[in-house]
Amino acid sequence: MAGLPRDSGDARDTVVTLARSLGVAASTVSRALRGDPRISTKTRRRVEALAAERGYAPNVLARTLASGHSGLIALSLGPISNPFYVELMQEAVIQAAARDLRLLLLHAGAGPIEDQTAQTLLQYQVDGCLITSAELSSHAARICAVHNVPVVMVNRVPKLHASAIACDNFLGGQDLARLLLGGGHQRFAIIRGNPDSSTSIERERGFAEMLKNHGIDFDLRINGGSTYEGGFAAGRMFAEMPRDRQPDAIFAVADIMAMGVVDALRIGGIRVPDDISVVGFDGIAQGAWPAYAITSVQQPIAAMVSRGLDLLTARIGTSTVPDEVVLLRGELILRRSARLPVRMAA
Amino acid sequence: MAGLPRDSGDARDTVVTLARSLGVAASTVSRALRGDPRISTKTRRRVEALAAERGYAPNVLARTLASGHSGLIALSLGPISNPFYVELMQEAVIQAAARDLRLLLLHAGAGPIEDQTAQTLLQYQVDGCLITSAELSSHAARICAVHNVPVVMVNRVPKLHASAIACDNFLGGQDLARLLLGGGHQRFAIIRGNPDSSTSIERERGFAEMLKNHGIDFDLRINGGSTYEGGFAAGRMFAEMPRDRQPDAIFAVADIMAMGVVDALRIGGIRVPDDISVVGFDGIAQGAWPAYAITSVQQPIAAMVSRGLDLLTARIGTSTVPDEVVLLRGELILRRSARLPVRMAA
DNA sequence: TTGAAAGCGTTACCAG
DNA sequence: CTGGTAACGCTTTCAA
Repeated sequence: MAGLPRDSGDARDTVVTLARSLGVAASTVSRALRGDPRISTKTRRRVEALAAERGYAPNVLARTLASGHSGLIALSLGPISNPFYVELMQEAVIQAAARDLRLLLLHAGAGPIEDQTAQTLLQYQVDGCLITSAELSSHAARICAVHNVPVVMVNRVPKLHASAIACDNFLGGQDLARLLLGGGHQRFAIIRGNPDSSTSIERERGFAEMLKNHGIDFDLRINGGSTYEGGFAAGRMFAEMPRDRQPDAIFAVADIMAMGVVDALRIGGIRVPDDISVVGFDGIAQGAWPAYAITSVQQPIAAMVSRGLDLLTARIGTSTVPDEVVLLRGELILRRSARLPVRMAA
Repeated sequence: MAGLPRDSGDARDTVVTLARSLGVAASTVSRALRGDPRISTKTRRRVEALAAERGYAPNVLARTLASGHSGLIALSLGPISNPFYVELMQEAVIQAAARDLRLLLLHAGAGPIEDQTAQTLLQYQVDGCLITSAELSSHAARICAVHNVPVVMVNRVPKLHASAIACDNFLGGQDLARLLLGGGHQRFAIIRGNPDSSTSIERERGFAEMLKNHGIDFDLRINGGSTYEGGFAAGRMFAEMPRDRQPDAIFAVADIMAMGVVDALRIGGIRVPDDISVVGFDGIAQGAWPAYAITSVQQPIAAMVSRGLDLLTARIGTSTVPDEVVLLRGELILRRSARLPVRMAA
């Protein structure tokens, strides 16, 4: 006999026990419970009533075995020292539940997804993968491709076989540059995140291009690793520069770095934004703290998750839908960390 | 025929296909793969070799159906605006993977676990629940109790049928009070988190009791809701008090609130720690940021998760192990937000 | 040491 | 509209 002798009193209901109690077939119960239109209203009512009364919960694992769909989405989170990913996760939990999908938390952190973890994708028959930031290892990507598991990257444009949803980082970078130009700034610096990530690259590109359009070049480009500490180190470097070579506007490509920059500048005796303006990107909640008040581009997190799940569900069970990359426009949030023009342009 | 016509080329291996290729029985493959000692070394080698070559991954869901164990742990996170829970989650992901357990992310946020979500526990046959902070709804708790699913609460002493692992909040509160007394402080205030949570209550109790032992009473007790904003509001209130009624030491029972307090005090023109000392609890990474440098009690997160998983695994599959509450000692972290005695006592 | 077969709970197909 | 039955992939008991 298979099956562990779970606790004795624990006689859990199944479609079979329900069917017996009602004097119908198991298949009828199964159909009734999932609203198959062929079942008579009367029968369905009876089945639903008994199921509710007994607190019946279908065994999803058995269902998966028979149907091929687990309702499981693998979630892989980027470095969660960046609150942006935490907000993304929170939103994903809420929206996945609303769509009757469950999240299998595969990975959280800066590192790559380990090959061993990738096995889990197969073992648990996940219907799809939601990846934030960390690139899938090529091993994991191959597994997904071979087994036809759709992959959606959030906040990252994919190199591999995958769909993606992201904020339009290029436009956002442009918006920030335009804002700073309007504020009369002249000497610019940028603090990159991970210099390989599409996110960081695009933001920088938009920013630099807009400046270039106005005849401005700059070469102060530092890598900050998308961490507070990285931003802080960069800020300290700027604070220690001779006054005449200091930038008067700094773009940190992630709010969390911008916060580090602000702290370092202030500790160095530099006023923000009076001496130097600082702008960030992401729109994390902490950026609004009064000690920072970071001017930023707010990523549309709810919409990103929603569209991301759309992309995913559209590809579950078929291999005919081609990969797709969706860019959503972020919103400029004006706060106190950046000087504004005396007369704000529209 | 059951099963969706997954993609055609996608002929995924099973124990049966492996068995056929080797000319042995499926049961032999199954046994070999799990190291059943009855299988000859030679046969096992052959099986393992082929499995590796074909990239075979067992279908855990089918295994669950047969064995009763899913390897799935339901994870329910507290309000993640508090980075403490994020650190806890990160640690849980790492340690669960190391034990070959997977985390099903059920809930994240301040609210209670919804009844609908509780159904998921059953549907996915989770082996156990790891709950941080948010109390399980009584409905969910009943489900776990009836179906013999062990529950471990982290950072929270349970009211219901559950085991628990937490920092010794009472002792931590005492430690902080002792430190502040040593620093010569005389007028105290406390900012509570959620006033119903055991965590907040115990920290307050330890703090107040130690002061009482030194003949000191205080009645400045504010609810801060365990958020930055709550701490900020409380801090502003203190800043606006007449100087002679202001406290000279504030204990915010969570670091995230302490950060809000510090910001509000400084904006109000009060120096920290020169005018007022502020201490927190949790030891979150952000508390170490140079702008805050919060003196705090560091919770032993890794140990908490590790022991928490111990408690859980010990109770999976049996109902004979009684519930257990484990308290771990936190570590006092001295930083710059609190004045120290001129001669620091040991 | 290995094989055969039953069973886990569900869904899907084919009859009726 | 409903019933019966096979099948999903694995583990486990029983027999050899």
